[in-house]
Amino acid sequence: MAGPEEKHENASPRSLPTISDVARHAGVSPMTVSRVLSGGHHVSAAMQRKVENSVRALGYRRNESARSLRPGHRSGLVGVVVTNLTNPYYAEVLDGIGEILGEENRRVVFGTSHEDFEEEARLVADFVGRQAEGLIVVPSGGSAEHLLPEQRHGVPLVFASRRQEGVDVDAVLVDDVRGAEEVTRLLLDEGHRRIAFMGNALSVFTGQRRYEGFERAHLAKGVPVLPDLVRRGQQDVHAAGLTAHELLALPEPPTAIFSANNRNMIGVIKALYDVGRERGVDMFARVRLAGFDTFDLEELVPGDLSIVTHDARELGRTAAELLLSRLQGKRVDRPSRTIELPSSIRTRRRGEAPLAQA
Amino acid sequence: MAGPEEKHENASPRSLPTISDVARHAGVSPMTVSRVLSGGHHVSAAMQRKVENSVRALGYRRNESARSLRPGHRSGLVGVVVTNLTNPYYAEVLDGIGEILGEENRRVVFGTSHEDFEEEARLVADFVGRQAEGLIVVPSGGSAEHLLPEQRHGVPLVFASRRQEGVDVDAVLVDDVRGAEEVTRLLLDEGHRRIAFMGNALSVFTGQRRYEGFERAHLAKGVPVLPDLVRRGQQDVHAAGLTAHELLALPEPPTAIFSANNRNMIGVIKALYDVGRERGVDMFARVRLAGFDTFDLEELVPGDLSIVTHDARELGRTAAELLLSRLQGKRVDRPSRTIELPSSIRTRRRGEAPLAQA
DNA sequence: CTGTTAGCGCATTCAG
DNA sequence: CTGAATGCGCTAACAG
Repeated sequence: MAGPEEKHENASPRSLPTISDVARHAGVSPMTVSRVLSGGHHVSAAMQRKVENSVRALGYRRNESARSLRPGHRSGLVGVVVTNLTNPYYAEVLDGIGEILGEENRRVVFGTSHEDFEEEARLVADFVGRQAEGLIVVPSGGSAEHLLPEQRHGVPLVFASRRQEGVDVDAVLVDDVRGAEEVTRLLLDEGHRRIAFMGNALSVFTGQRRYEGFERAHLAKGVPVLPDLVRRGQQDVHAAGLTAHELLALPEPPTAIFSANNRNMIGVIKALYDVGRERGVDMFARVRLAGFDTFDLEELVPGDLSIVTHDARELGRTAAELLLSRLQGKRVDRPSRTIELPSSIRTRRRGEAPLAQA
Repeated sequence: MAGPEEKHENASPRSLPTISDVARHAGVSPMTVSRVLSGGHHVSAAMQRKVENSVRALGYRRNESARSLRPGHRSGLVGVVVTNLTNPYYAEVLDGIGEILGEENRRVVFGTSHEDFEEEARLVADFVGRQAEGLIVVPSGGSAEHLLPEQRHGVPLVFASRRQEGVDVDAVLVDDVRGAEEVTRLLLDEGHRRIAFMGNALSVFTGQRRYEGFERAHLAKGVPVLPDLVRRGQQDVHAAGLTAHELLALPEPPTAIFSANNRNMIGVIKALYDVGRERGVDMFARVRLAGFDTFDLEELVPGDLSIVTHDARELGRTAAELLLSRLQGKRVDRPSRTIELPSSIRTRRRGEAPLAQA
C-alpha cells in the first residue's frame, strides 16, 4: 500500500509547526510564545513583536487538540446530528445552530444519521471522543441507550425538533399535536371525510405526535380515520411521490392529503402535477392539501393549501441557546426543560394562484 | 460571573473517564486497555473481557484529542466551509461531501462564511488548529491569503463550486461559462433582446464566470448587454425579490431574466407571482425565465423556464474524493487538477404547466 | 518579565 | 502476553 520507503510518508509531508518551532525561530522559550498567544500579558513589547513575527513567518496555528488536553480547558466543539440535511428544514435548523454557536466562537462537528439509529449512535460516540462539550441531536427514534453514557458524564445534550424517551434532557420542539389537530380540523370543517395522512413512522417522535393531532381532530368530529389512507415512512421526495400516486390511484381516492413534513408535501405536489397531466385534469382542484413546514414557492401551488408553519432557524437558535446555558454552567443540575415553539397556520386559496385569473 | 466557590466549577461536573480509570477499574495497566481498544491483538481473552466490561461499565470513549497528539496519528477530521447553508444547493453539496467522508469514517467540522471573507479566514484557521487533515472550501472571493500558510504546511485543500485565484489547488467546478452561454443563446434565439442578468458579484468566481457566458452569447449574436438590466450581489431570496421588482418596474422591463443561481431564481419567481397578482396579469407569460441550479417544484412555474442543471451532490462527492486521494497520499506532490462537472439544460414550456390545460 | 518543570490522555518502544 | 518509561503540544504553577 505505502511507498517503497521504510518509514511510510505521511499524507502531509511537512507537519504543522509547533510552539517550539516558533520559540526557536524567535529565540525565546516556548512559554513566552504561549503567553503572547494568549493575550500577551506580562510580556515585554519587544518579545511580543519578535514572537508575532515568527508566528506569521511560520504560519503557526495553535494546536487545539493539545490545548484541550490540558485540564480545565474547553474544546469549544459542539456535536450536531441531524437526520437529513437534504431537507431544507434541517438545513435551516443547522444554520440557526451555527449562528448562535458561532457568536461564542464555538464550532460544529456535524453528521447526518439518515434516520439510522446505529449511525446516530456512532456519530454521538465519535463526537464525544473528539471532546465535543455538548451535543444537539435530532433523534432518529429507536432508543436512548447510546446517550446514557454521555448523560452520566455530564455532557449536555439538547434534542431538536424531536425528543427521545428514556433520557431526561432539554428539548426544543414544535407543538406538533396542536398544529396537526388544528389543520386537520380545518379540512374536516370544510367537509372532507377522506383525508390521507403521509408522515414519518410511528417510531419517530414527530411521526407519532403529528398523527396524534390528526387523529384527535377526527375523534373530536366523530369522523373515522381511514387506515387505507394512512401512509408512513416515506423518507424522501421520491418515495413520497410514489405513495401519493398510490393514494390517487385508489378506487376511492382521498379528497384531501395531510403531509406531515416538508419532503412528503413536495412529493405530493409533484404527484398531483404528474397525475393531472396524465389524466388531463386539474388534480389540485380535486385534492385539498395541508401539511407541516414551509417550502419555497408555496404560492405557486395552484390549489388550496394550508401549512403549519414554524421558524426552523429559530428552533435551531433556541436549541443552541439551551445548550450554551448548560455549557456556561448556568443551569447545571437544574431540571431539564422542554420548549415548545409556537406554530401558526397559513392558508392559501386556489383563487390566489397566478394563472387562475389569467 | 462564576459561583461563589473558589475553584470555578466546570460546566461538566464529572469529567470523562480516561484510559487509566478503565485500567484501574479492570485491575490492569493502561497499556493493556490501549491494546484492547486498538484491536486486542496480543492480549489474552480473559483480559479482553475484563477490559471490555470496564469500558462498558464506565462508558469510556477514547480521547481523540490525546490520540491525535501522538506522532503519525490522523485526526480523521475534515474542515468544510460553505457560503450559505440555506441555499439547498450547498446543503446538497455538503451532504455529498459527508457521504464520501463518512464511508472512510472521517468527520466534518463545518462552518458557514456567509460570503464574508474574514469569516472564511477565521474558519479555515480554526479548522487547521483543530487538526483538520484537509479542507473543502467554497471560497467567498477576495483573496487566497488565508490559505497560503495551510498550503505551505501541506494541508490538502479542495475548492468546491468556485475557485480562488492566487493558490494552486484541486477544484471541482461546473462548466459555468458554457452553461450560461448556451442558456442565454436559447433566449436570444427565441428573439429576446432585453435579457436581465441577476447573479453574484463579479468578485465571486461564479458571478464572474456565469456573467461571462451570458456576455459571450450576446457578443456572438451581436446583441448588446443592457447595463441597466444587470444586477449583482443579491444574497438571498428576499434581496433577489426586491431586485426583480425593480427590474419589472422599469419603463422598459426585460422580456427575459437569467438568474445565475438558485436563490436569485426563487426570488424572481416570487416577484413575478406578486407583480402578476398586483397588476392582474400573467407575468409568467411576459417574462421568460432561465437560470442555474434546480429547485423544488420547478414544474409548477407557469411559464417557460430553462435551467442549467448539474448534480450538486455529485459535486460534493467529487470534491471529497479529490481530497481523500490527497490525504491517502495517492497524489501528493502531483500537480493540482480542476474537474469541471458537466451540466445540461432542461427547458420546460408553458403549455406543460398544470393549469394551462385545466 | 522570562524560563523551567510537570502533566493532561494516549500509544510506541523497549523490558520483562 | 503484560507493564514501565517516554514524549506528542501545550500551559498552569512555580522559580528566578
